Amino acid sequence: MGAGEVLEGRLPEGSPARLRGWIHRKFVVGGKIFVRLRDSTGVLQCVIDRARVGDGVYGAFEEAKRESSIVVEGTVHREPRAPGGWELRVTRGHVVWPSEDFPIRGKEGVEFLLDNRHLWLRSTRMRDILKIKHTVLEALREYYRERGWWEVTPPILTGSAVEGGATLFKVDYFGEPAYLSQSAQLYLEVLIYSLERVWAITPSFRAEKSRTRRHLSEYTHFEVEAAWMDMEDMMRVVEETVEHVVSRVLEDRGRELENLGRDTTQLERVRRPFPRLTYTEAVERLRSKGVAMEWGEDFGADEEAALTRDFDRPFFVTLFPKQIKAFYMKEYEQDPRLVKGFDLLAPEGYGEIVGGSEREDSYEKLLARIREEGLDPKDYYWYLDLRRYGSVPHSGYGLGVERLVMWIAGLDHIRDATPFPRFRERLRP
RNA sequence: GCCGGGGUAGCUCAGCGGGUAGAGCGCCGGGCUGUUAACCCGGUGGUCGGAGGUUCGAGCCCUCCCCCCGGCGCCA
Repeated sequence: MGAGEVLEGRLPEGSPARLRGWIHRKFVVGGKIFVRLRDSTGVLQCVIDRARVGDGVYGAFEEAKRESSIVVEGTVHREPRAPGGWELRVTRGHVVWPSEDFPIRGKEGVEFLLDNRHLWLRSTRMRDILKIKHTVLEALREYYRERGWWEVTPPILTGSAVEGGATLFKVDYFGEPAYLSQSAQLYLEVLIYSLERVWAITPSFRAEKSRTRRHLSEYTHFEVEAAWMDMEDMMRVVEETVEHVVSRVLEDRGRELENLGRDTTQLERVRRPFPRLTYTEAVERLRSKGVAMEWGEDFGADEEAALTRDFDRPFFVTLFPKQIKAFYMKEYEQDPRLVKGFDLLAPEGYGEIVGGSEREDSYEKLLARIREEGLDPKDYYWYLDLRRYGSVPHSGYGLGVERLVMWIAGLDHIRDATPFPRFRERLRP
């Protein structure tokens, strides 16, 4: 039995109930103690009347501070004076473990709450976000499981840099330098030769000292790779995935979205097909709005924000100049200056949540690109081998789960999309 | 890394013509027969981020350092 079930009216008036939880708030007025009991399902008011429970129980609860763990038994009643319209009239109960003075009351600043993250995670807000993230992960898995894609487990410890080198976390691997993974992509590409359509959820790490509301040093990376798919095929997969996740969250987490003050009409618009424009069209569109930008530059924060204001649902930008994208993206057949990459940008200023591409499947072209980037082909021998032994057209994408959660939940900072955020020098708790 | 803002009571902040620190909340004690982030009365509480310096005197001025917040770059 949980507080949330009582608040939903699942028990008839007068039913007996036993609840376990923590004291969320407490008011002592006259001969009664109003204890707001919090558990994983919600917060329910419990009334402890000295005349009903006796001096012993009454005294124990009178002493108990916020966040003490408690067990109470009684009967549930409709009560207009209680928050949520229901309360428990306690007949028995006890304090399991008392709490010291709880340091968080709700007006604390960002730094204090981060230092006390282990306690702040008990808040209604964090609980709502954690539940939304759960549903996002569940919906992602559900989409691919139902369609027969294989879940795989790529490594986190890697022996060489995948993309750049500057943003890798270096670790000591039995005396040899190793790095924490930034992306499982290259390993997923290996695995499609075995399973054809694969996906993985792994932590990814970026050592960049980012100072923005959209970056974490450690984040949850949802990555997908499939043989025989071109860029268009993969964009359709992305569309369906995002639509599925958003509708699942609307279905299952309506109350949490409401608690967080999320405008769900924005989410209800997330329906296929998503608008798409090429990089070149995006540059022209920005220029027509007076944004100074050269073809061949990557979008900065201002450019991206200006673009997202034009759309009321997620949209794709495709076919980027080769020089601003990673070496593994496939050259566009109709224009060798371009690669077949795509980004999915969320509206309302949230920006990029997915990055994907068709991968270069020609051995010669891939080798040339690796050299152009100044990378050592020896580090990529196994990746290059894939193009020597029955190379196959294939595509994939990566999705930042925290960014998706941030957008869906309407958060103003990515740090709240994960229970233990890692960024800058913050490593504790 | 760069630009901007900030570190004063447990928390959120005020204090600046340089004269030796204040409020609200919390906490402690008391009161209140239904509270809603309760209310009323009394009390408690500070190496003013750190180290130097200027000065008769520094939270306030100067120098260096540390930490935090917002933004940029980079990206998912």
